[in-house]
Amino acid sequence: MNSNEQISITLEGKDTQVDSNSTGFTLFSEKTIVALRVNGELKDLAHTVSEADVVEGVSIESVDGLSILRHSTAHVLAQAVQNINPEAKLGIGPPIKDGFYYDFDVEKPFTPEDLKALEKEMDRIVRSGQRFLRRVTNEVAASEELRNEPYKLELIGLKSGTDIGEAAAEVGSGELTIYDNYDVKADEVVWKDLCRGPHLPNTRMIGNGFALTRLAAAYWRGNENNKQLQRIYGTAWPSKEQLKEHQVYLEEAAKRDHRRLGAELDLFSFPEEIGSGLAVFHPRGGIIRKVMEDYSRDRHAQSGYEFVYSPHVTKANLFQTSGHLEWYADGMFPPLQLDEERDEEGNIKKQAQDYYLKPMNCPFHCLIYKSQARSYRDLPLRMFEFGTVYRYEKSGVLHGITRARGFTQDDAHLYVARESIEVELSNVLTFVLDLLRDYGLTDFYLELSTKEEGNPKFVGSPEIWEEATATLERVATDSGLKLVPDPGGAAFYGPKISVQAKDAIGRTWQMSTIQLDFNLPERFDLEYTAPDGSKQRPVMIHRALFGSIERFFGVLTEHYAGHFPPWLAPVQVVGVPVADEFSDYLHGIASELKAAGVRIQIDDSDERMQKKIRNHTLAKVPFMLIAGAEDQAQGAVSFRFRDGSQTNGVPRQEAIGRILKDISEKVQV
RNA sequence: GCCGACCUGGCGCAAUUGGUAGCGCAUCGCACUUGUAAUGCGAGGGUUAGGGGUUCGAGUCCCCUGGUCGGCCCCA
Repeated sequence: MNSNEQISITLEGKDTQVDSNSTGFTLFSEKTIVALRVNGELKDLAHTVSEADVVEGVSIESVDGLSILRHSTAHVLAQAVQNINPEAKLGIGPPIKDGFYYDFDVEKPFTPEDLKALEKEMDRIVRSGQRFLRRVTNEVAASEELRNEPYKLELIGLKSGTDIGEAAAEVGSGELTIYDNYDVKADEVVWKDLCRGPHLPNTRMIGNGFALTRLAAAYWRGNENNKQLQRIYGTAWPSKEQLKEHQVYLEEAAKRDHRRLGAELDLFSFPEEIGSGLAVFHPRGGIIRKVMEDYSRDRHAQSGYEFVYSPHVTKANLFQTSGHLEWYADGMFPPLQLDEERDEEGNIKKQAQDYYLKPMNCPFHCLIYKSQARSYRDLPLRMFEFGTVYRYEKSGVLHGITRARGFTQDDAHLYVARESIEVELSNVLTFVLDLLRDYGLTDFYLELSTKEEGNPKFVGSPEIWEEATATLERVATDSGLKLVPDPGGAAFYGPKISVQAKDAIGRTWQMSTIQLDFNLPERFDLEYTAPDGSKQRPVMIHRALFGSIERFFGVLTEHYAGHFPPWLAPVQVVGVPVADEFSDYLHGIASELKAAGVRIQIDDSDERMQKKIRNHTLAKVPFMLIAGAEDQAQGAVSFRFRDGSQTNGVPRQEAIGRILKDISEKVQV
């Protein structure tokens, strides 16, 4: 092609004349531009643009740029692994949030020491300045070239198929390509990988902002029937400073870990004697939980909910009726067999009965509904229960109090007439969001979980699903919050909206769920008499606000980093006398606060006051009241707050007023 | 459930190549009585998660069970 020939392209939004052989290298001189977006598609910097292309530079700091950086770092990791162990077979190695991973099939799993050696080797590769060169190939040639890489061969074979999931990073759609790592000094290709790209132009651009973080096993192509490969996780950033920042963030997250804070603040524990995933709440955790529950109860009462209670075990037939035994027996504790009787010969006289620990409360609520004939005048019927359920979670998934085997749902089931679903749903959503805000979460988005076509797990007719999904979607959209689709995420009996909340350090947690259910009313044959005398079937809305109290407790612990706002704090105020003689004075103030319901303690121990202040600071007590001669003389008291700041000489009544106000207004201090 | 790592007094940690368990905090006692993050001295507390094995000898090596952690799969 003639290099002088000019073509016109749209470069960074501007019509521009460029040489017909222009590439990203010639169009961009900034070193931060690591790839191109050509007509919306990501391309290597080496890509040659064509007439009428819309071309933008992709900065390494952008979302796409970071993914490219991480993807290239994953390649360097794989090269390092194969340099050290040529027998290692390659799985896949995509970028993920904050980093990347690469899966390998190796004889012996990696050890933490291996990681150090691998980082060193990666560093060498990065410094050697290899180029990433894209090469188009075809299935036959690639299969021959990669004959020693069984997993890559499988991916080549799958390319024509549809569902390749994360492997899309390897083969993707369109042409089949291999990336060669070309060592300039040695003038040879030192490594290669089947990959869709794009990549950084040169390994040197990876710099020193990467680190290998953890080791794990992962099923090949995410299927537990497949072989487990050894996965290495890493993180990569444009600079060492950004890597450091990320590491600091991880430390901050570790400090907030509810499992750690739960032990440090004496909130709850998981005694081995009880069994995995089963917690006990200590007094300090207990009072937080009680306050959370009490407030929730009050709000439910104000909003027209009625309180019900149900047992923790039930005969099997209830869960046969509900469908749980048919669909979710795996997630339930195995049954207790009771009441069997045998004669002298050991023959069964009376068949044993299976009793199950309940995994959900809804079937019980349906029985309450059925306990009498219902009229349209009864609807909507809103039943609320703090219902403790037990689910046999696989041992490997348990995670403190956020993923346990026994937990208490703040569960409500609303039985509504079909025509009032939409109104009721939007009321529920408003109620849920308001309440979450009161607990201190304010940043939300919604997720709409729908059924996956063709999956037999989802019961009920397609028309009903369609109607339910459409209704939920309307309500979600009307809320004005961002709505994210979650295909395949629905419960087996119906679609749901879930409220995702962002915490103080930007992590999102799934909180409340609101599910529509046309199925259970059918299974339990629920009905009500309509104004015209006809029998109608109600629709159920399942709604958990905290999800589970334990989980919500854990989330709040992490959100507040243990610094619970005064209304939730286990001990709201601690009085520290400067010397013993001022203790009585503080006790006087304390009894007034106690009378007003405040959780206050006076530290009369014989520690020095500095030590007391340290202790209560570490215990994250929101208010410390300090009193000595000066305060006593003026009828005042001195505040010390968790951040170390202080307000001295506050008149007694003013101090009391301040504390009561902060508690009742649920503010953070 | 699967893969890997780990389990030492209430908590956090130590114990050269297997040689007979130490420290800090906390607890208890005594002294000190102090104005905003650790007063001093002393005492008690562990059959090293449980069980089995190898060995003259096991916290250290091997096996089983339980639990924890990081992932995978899952999450009604």
